[in-house]
Amino acid sequence: MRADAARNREQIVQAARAVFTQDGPAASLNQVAQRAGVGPGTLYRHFPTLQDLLVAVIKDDVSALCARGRELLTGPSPEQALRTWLRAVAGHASAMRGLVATQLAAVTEGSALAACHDEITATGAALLARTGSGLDIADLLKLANAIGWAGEQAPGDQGLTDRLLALVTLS
Amino acid sequence: MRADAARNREQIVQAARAVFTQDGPAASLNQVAQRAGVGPGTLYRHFPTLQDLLVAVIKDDVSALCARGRELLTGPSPEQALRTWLRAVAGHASAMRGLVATQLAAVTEGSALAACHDEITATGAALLARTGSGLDIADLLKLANAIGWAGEQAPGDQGLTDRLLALVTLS
DNA sequence: CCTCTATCCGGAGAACCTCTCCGCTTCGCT
DNA sequence: AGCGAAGCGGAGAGGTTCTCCGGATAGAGG
Repeated sequence: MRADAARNREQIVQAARAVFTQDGPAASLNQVAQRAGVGPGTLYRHFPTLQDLLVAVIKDDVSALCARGRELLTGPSPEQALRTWLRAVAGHASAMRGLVATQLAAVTEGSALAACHDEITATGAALLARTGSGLDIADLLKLANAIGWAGEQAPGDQGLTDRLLALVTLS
Repeated sequence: MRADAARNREQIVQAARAVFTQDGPAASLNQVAQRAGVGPGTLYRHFPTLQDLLVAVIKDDVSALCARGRELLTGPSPEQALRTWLRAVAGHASAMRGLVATQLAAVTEGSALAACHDEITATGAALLARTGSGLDIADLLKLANAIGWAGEQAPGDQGLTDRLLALVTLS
């Protein structure tokens, strides 16, 4: 990749992070391009879809989330570890005012977001296996995602995500 | 209200029901107006916001939901009644491809949707009181709403809503 | 039955949005 | 330094939401 292209790409990702954080699902890609100081054409060449751009923004966060999951694998209480990690997943899903949750809900096979999703699923499966319960990791993740989404809809209610997660059985 | 205005209003509501059912959150109010055979101005005068229009469409459904809740009050098992009703709530929230859930999540004090929400909350509170649990009805409803939303994001997965609801503790 | 006015209609248009196309610029290899 | 390929970004098509206001009309009152 040419040096100027790499520079632009990085600037777009940074602008996207700022705009997504501010506007969430209502964010405008036009605005991202403007803030990055590039034309719309440049943005869409680098990131054909909103999901591609989102993945570039959250990639590091996803890695950190999975690393945290691997750490928790070594702890003493499998169920507590799973619960802690699901809390982290919900927190991640509610990032950027729920944008992640809404996009994650519409993930399509083979997309860049699907790769992130698969990585998370694998981590969760390992944590779940240790508990010996018969639950489905895909369902648990969908529920955590939905709870993160709900938590972000009421920004004033700080503890909502935790309270809703407390209603979930893990056994 | 003049007769022609009432006629137009009714046609807009019917058109909205059709468009919402087909397109969900991606529905265009323009399309609603076109389908109803009126201009955009007419639509916005009758229903200043999307929520106003949505309320007109779902009002009967909300009443039915609350009536069902009152029926369930007379049953033998309080907890089972609450669970059954929450299932109905989730089903209602997922109507129109999740449009209801997304709007319900953004309900603001004093709006028309808030009235619907209050009616549902009152019904739920009665059902919850019988169980003697210390849970919060507002939280339970938010969770049911989120689960309905999640269920609608994966239209191919028929039983998802039920499976996620099964993960919720009511005691 | 006719007239008149308050009410209502609905198209034009402003200001956004997403996404594409393509002529021009610029990088960096030779 | 020259040149080919890569990349840029504005113009623009077609969509959206929402407003404004000149003209049509329902239906009450004479």
